[in-house]
Parts: sequence; structure tokens; C-alpha cells
Amino acid sequence: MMDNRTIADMFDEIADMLSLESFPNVQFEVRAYRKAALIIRSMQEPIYDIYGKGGLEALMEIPGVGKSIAASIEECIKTGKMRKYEMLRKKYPFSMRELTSIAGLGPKTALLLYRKLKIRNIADLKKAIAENRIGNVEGIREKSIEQLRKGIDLMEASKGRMIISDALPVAEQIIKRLTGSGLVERALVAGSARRMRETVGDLDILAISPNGEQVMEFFSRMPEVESTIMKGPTKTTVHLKIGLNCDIRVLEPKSFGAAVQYFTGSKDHNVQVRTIAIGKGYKLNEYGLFDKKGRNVVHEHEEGIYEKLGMQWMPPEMREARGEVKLAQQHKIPKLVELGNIRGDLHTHSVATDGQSTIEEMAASAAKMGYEYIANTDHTKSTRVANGMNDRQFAAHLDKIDRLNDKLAGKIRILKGVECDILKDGTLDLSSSMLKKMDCVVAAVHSNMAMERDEMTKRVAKALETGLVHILAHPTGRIVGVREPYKIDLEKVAESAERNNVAFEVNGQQRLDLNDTNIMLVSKYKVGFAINTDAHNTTHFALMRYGVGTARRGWLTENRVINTLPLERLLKTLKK
DNA sequence: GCCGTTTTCGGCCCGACTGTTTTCAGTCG
Repeated sequence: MMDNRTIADMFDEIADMLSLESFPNVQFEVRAYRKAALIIRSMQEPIYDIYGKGGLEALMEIPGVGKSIAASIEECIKTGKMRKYEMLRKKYPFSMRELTSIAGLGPKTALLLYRKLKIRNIADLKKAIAENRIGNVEGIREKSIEQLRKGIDLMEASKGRMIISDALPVAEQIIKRLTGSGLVERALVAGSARRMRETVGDLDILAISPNGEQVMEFFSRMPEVESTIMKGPTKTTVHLKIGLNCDIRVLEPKSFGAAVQYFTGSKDHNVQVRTIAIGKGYKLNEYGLFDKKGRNVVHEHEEGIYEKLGMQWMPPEMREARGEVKLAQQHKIPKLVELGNIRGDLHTHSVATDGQSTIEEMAASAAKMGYEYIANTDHTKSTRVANGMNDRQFAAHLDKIDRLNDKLAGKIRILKGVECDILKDGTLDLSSSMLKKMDCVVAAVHSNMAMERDEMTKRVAKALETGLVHILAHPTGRIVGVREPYKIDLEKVAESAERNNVAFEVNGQQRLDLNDTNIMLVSKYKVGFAINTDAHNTTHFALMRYGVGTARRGWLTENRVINTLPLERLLKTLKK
């Protein structure tokens, strides 16, 4: 069955290939396909169902989908193929998606590499680089080759790993199926996914069941599974369609707690815990906590292990051997911020710039989640791709929010905000008078990211020293698996933030920025944090849990996070 | 190829940066 993502990927690839064509106005056709891909990918309802219910006409109701794209979707649902795609693919028989996923390599270069060197994919490209054949291609010299090399390295480093926000929902779906099957008493996700690591290399699922073989049979036949790698009565490994391996272990109740502790990790954390166990005369492994007489003294729940070892239980997000073991022995584990503490989102976009939902839709969706407030923070003019707004446009925009707030009358409050560019010289991209009218000024770097560390640090600090900024968004610019952070001295920035009452963002999108270690670094300073989703449509609000997970990995407590505050207290905090 | 409070044709985001050039092409946001 054609899912939304597959269809969206096809349209993106069509856009890539079309961009190599030269007929008049081709760039607008490219954009139309990209827009359709973006919207289809972000839709919650399967496009298959939409077509099933309302046919072609229902498809054309989707924004960005007109006659021609609707027909392509219909064709794809009916036949599994798309003629337009196949024709272009015949003309450009190389893996465009794969090649252009390398930073700095676009469609034109991909075509050039194919024409000159018959490079069809990353493997070919690696080979060509290794054999020094690339330098012969016109327009590609040392620096470009170096850039390609770096792009490939970054990709390899994240190869086989997947961002938590793509992996965890699949793991949870599997858990739901298992518990729904009636075959297991309990099942949970362990491993790095339970610790909310930003990427996971595989999924570990643990289950209690008296019917191991039946569970394995059921597990290996789930729709999420592509192929079975190995299948035994207590352990099975499958390869999932999303591209990750997934292990399941079926356990007896008496060893479940130990298995949960063991398979949650991290390895380094477990080494420390095991050492403590030995010191107390125990032996700890994945089957249990055994006393000197070889009796297992902990059964179904992992809490018992920590308790028996004289430690406080701690959230999985803390188990990275960063001092949590010692704190647990002293019973000083902090109470970390929780998803339920979050009362609003302070970084969201709308159709006014590069979002896909209206402010009304965003507010309604946030209200439904139980939020007290959201800040609408659309882009400023320098971010041209995002259709950023200038002073004049913002004036009208803010009026609109005022009117909306009147209409919403207490259901939810929309804070007037902006994601304001920090320009190359550290100045802000809107006038001070306009920024002063805002409830929530989110500032961010979107350009000139290759600066030297000193220069970038000064640039960002200068922006914070205006006293006009409330939140520094995605403070290192990194995007997981895509872009390295820019060079910046976060401690120097934190000094500025402390002086000017600026909160650091923990961004729940694919950025996950700040990350856990950077949160720890700057939380030494008296600064607040804002956990935001940077939502560009209503579905993105669901990413809050990954922001919270990252915050917890950085040991943040509720009182450090400004968007856990009730509205009135938040507004007070934002007032400088 | 999509869209319409400028509505069935004509407009749609384009400037900065980089690396390669010597006047520009490609990529990115």
C-alpha cells in the first residue's frame, strides 16, 4: 500500500529530476511538486483513505494538489506506479535522492557526475573520490571534493542510526500490537530509545509471556517487519521497513526487572551499577540480581535493583554515566521536567511565512492539547526562502493576532512573537520599536554559519545584548544527521543570556538543539530554557516529547523551563 | 503545476555564499 511518505518521496524526486529540465517556467513546476510533497508528508490521514472515501475530488481538496498531481496519486494507488516518475527516471537513471542527500551536492552536480563518470549512487561516488577521478570533472576542484568527502563522512557516521522521533513511534506501535495480541503480559521498549537518545541504532523490545514461540511468530509477521534475520523461542531479530533492526526478547516475570535495567543501559551506566552490586556482595546480570547464595532477589521491576543496591531509581534519560550513579547513592536525583508540565509552545510558525497551517488552526490544535498559550513566531525578511516579513507586514500580522485573541476569548492565548534573524553583524532583522511590541522575541541564526568561533560568539552575544531577545532558538544550528553545529562558545553566550534574561531553546524538531550535553554546559549559568517544537503545522506539536526527552537528558527540572509557567507568570518573566 | 477578496491567465521567493570562475553556476535556506 502506498503510504503518504512514499508518495511524498516520489514527488520530491520528480521535483529533483524536473529541476534538470530547461523548458520555460520549469522552476515553478518543481516548486509545485515540492509543495505537494511537503504537505502530503505532513498529513495525518493516509492519502489512501482520502482517495478511498472521496476519489479524485477529495485529493484535489488537499492544498497544493491540483488536477495533475491528483491524477498521479490516483495512478499510484491503483497501479503502484507513476508514469511521470518512471519517464523521468529513465532519462536520469541515477539515484538522485541518495546523491543529493549529501550536503552541498544538488541535482546539477548529480547529473554532471553521472554524465562524466557514470556515478549512480554514493558507493560509486566514494569509489570515484578514492580513485581521484573526480578532479577531472569540470567545475569540481579540491575544495568541492573535500566538501563531498565531509558530506559522505557525516552521512556514514549517522548511517544505520535513525532520529528518535522517527524510530520511537514505530517501537510504540509494535508494543501496542504485542499487548493487543493477548499473547504478552507486559512489553516495553528498552535500549537507547527508552533513554531518549537523539538517534537509535536499533530497537530493543522486552516482553513477558509464557508463549515465547507464539509471540515470535506474531512479532515476525507484523506489518512493520520487512524480513526476519533470526528467530528463536526467546529472542528474535527482524529488519523493519523503516530500515532499523528490532530485537525482541521474551522473558519470565522473575527476570524481567533485571532485563529491563540491563537492556536499557547505557553500557557505561551498567558497568558502574554492576560494580556497586559486586561491592555489596551481589552479582547483577540481565537475568537477575543474585545474592551470595545465588538467589535472585529482584523480580519483575527494575526499581528493586536500585533499591537493593542502596540507590534511588532514576529516569532512563539520566543513565549515561554522567554522575547520576553517585547522585542516586546520595538520594539526590532531581525531579526532571515532564511532558505534562509543559503549558505552551513558544516557537511556532504559520502560513504567514513558511508554515503549512494557519494561526487559527495552530491555536485550535494547541488548545486541544491543553496548552494555555502558544507564541506565533514567524520569520523575518532576511529568511527569504521562508517568505519572511518586514516591519510593515508584522504590524498587520500582530493586529491579526490581537483580533484572533479577542475571538478566542480565553480559550488559549496567542502570544505575539517573531523568529527574528540574527544578521551577520549581530544586529536583529526587525526594528527595535517593532520588537518591543512583541510578547515573545525568538532570535536565531539562519545564515553565514561558517563563521569562526569568536566571530559567531560575538555576533550572537551582540544580539542578546540588545535586551530585546527572550529566547535564543536552536543555539548551535545543528540538524541531526544533516548539519554539524556551527562553531560557537556557548558559555560566553550564556553569560550574555544571564545578563539579559534570555532563555536557551531546546528545539524538539530534527534539530534537537540544544542537545543534552550543551544543556548541561549552559545550565551552570542562571539561565532559563524554553522547550519548543518550532512547529510549522499542527502535526509538529507532537514533537514536544522529544524536546522534553532531550531536556531530561540534560537533567533539566521544571523550574528551569519557562514554558512550564502559567500564562501570567510567563508574561511577567518575558517582560524585561 | 497550482491558484484565485487582482479568479481561468499570469504570477509564483530570491539573495548570500562558495568555489569555481574572470562573469558565473550551483546550492542553500
